[in-house]
Amino acid sequence: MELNILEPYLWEPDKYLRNVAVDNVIFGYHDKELKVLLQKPIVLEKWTVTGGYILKTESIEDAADRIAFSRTGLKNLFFQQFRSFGNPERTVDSGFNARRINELTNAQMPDDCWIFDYFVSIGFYTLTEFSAVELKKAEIETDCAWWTVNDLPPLMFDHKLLIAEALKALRLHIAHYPIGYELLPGKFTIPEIHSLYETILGRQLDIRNFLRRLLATEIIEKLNETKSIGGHRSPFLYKFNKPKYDEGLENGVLLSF
Amino acid sequence: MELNILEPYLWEPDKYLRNVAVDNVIFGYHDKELKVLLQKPIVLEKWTVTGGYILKTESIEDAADRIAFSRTGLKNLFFQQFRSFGNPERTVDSGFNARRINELTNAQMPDDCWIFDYFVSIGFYTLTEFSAVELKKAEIETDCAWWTVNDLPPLMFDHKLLIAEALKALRLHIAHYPIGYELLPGKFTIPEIHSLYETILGRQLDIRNFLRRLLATEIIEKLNETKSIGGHRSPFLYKFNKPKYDEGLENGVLLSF
DNA sequence: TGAATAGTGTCTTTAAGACAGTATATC
DNA sequence: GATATACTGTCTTAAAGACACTATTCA
Repeated sequence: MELNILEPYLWEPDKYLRNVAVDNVIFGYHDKELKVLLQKPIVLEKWTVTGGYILKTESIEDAADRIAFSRTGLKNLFFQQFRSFGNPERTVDSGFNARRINELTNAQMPDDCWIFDYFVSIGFYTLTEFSAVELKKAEIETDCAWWTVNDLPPLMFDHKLLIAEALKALRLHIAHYPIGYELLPGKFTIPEIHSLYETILGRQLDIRNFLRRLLATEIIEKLNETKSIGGHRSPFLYKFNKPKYDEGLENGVLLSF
Repeated sequence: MELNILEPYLWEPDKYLRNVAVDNVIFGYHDKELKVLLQKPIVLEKWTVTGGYILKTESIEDAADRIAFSRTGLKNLFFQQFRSFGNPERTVDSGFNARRINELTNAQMPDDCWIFDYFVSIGFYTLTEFSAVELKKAEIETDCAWWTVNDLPPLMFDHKLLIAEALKALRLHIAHYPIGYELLPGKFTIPEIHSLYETILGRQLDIRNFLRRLLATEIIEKLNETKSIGGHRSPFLYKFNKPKYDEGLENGVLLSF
């Protein structure tokens, strides 16, 4: 049942900060679809964003990274803080309360035990290439799956809002900074990066105007190779110019589509 | 000494969330200057942003509002979350540790007491009209003063970074949303709002281009009155069109100067 | 009437947006 | 050579940026 999301915290509470956690909205892109990684206690019908508590020895960024790694097995993903969430009502529908615990475990916890206080969630989002991920269902009772952002299951806590805000932040980010290094193979085609942008923004982008502006940023370089895709003309391959890309991440690049 | 910043938390720790706090960078505008409200334990030379802990019964936004009110006496100020800060090193130079406490109070606190764990700060910034504020020096041992953002005193923790990030967020905000309702009197002149924008952005704005775009947003309305300022031509007074202003806050208004 | 600040308009340049026909790889 | 997708260029429109003179108040 749903308590598993708190288990490490319950086993070794002294290793973690109290009343504060990291929730990491892991976005996966693959084959023109934008998905989000969710987990679910098998016996419940509500899902959650991947999240966890913060070790006293790590930063909130370390925690976000560790949480992403624990589910995807990937390190050095691009991630970004977007907003924090905290109000006494945010966990009320979670079923996590003294009455429930006492029913389920024959414990005798008082209602005002600190563990039932609400916690503040620091929201991050992470970008990853979908097909590179081998989902880790660490706990046997937890289901873990990709869901398309336009068709989400019922979500626990305020996680529907959390995902909506993460997506909003991602779409704002993409208008001011380059994106794609973590989401595309080392060599990619124009149609591929074009689809990536269309998918993340959720709307069509005129390819001529898109390309004009993308090339103006100089973050991609044309290679002298083409990719055979069968049946018709082969597109040229491109790669990111990493120094320009990183400079764009630092100082901003206007790609306001 | 510097312990006072934690005092309410120490007196009644059960009323507050642990390991998480709100820091509220209170910006004050007055007479073409942008200032930030800082407080300081009198016996120390380092200052801090106004901050405090979160009651278990309130949201993080409530906490930010309460903190601003406790120092300025003003309610319903414009405030905005901008980023959270959390890493084990952020409080190391604060002098807040078991050895220090034991020296100062003849207590016998162990080094690993939870109260010395680092805490996560949820950063907000607040905007207020400088001259409306009567500073409240709640605790006799705390100094409280306005400092111009370009000339800050030595700051505790990572508060220098916190202020820099708040200012960055404010400048980003001003490019996409209207600002000024909380910072200008009900009736104000074009030179006044022009100066406000110049001050916040820290650079000059051509008044003709500025006005063209400001008027295009329709968030201000010309009144049939002028303000006598002595010695020369009197500027017309304007007021905000609150519905348009609020709609701009909601949906964004392009004022990218 | 002079000093000081308010207030206004045009031209140039740049970027955004709309739009369609040609090129080429593969079958 | 038929098909499917890659690739390219121009025109129109809107916004940004640069720039300077006239108007008004009051001392």
